[in-house]
Amino acid sequence: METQKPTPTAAELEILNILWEEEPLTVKDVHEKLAQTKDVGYTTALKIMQNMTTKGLLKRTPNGKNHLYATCYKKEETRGKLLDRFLEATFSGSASSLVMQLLGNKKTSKKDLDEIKKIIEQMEKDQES
Amino acid sequence: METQKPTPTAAELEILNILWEEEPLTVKDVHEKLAQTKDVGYTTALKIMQNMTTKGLLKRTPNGKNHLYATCYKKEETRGKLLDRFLEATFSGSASSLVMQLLGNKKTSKKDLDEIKKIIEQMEKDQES
DNA sequence: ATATTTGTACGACAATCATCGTAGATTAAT
DNA sequence: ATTAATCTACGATGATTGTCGTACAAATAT
Repeated sequence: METQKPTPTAAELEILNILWEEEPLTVKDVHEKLAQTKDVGYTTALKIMQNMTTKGLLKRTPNGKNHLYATCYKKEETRGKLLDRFLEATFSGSASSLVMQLLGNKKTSKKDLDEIKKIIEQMEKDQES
Repeated sequence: METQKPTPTAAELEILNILWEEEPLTVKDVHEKLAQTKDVGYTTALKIMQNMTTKGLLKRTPNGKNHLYATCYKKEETRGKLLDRFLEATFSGSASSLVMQLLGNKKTSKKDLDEIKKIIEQMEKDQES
């Protein structure tokens, strides 16, 4: 029996994004940051973080009278997994379709374009070896 | 009151992907295609398509004893919306982060790279005007 | 010592989804 | 005209999620 790696929901991802910037944090810390952009109760944040701990998305260490929470997986790993899933579901796995949609649909800034171009050139160089 | 545009779930998207290739189709047609890659019952497919019709994702026209189903929104429009949502949730809206992850994480084929590069060059040309 | 604050645990709730069983209607076959 | 096959409608189910309310435990303040 494989222990299926958990994939976060949207609400869970918001919390992960906070923790990836700075960890470990208490529930209170996370809730305060969450509340800056979202109207959400303390116990809601707590519950989600507890669920995440049960799922294996977060780990928790006692810290005096409260707990400190930290992520179990690195940002890149999680994002990569989510991206793969999304790419498959939405673009039938075609990376170029995704990029075309990304660049065509929204007005992507020139800066973004340049950055992306640099990435691709670097990729090509790396691939030559 | 705005009529919030519906966004498909994962299962709904599978059905949309089938219909975008060829429409309109009957439930039977869709189910047969679905069953090629997934073990799913006829009534499940039917129910999902009924839900989608209620939601405004599909439209239906009587056709003899059965119905023909077709999509309400174009592929690009729906994919664009999903991509925007995903980009915001997972990469905090940073397109270049997404592309970097996309190209770095998976071994994207040289063909994909070239295609993407062409797209970008075209974008830059268009932006000059 | 009692009261207040602070944090956690637990359970309840409604909403959404994917799934299917069953029943009814319509068409086709015998 | 029965019988069988084919579709659709409807309802039920279980899982998952996001949301809180409430209760409990520990620490702090009066």
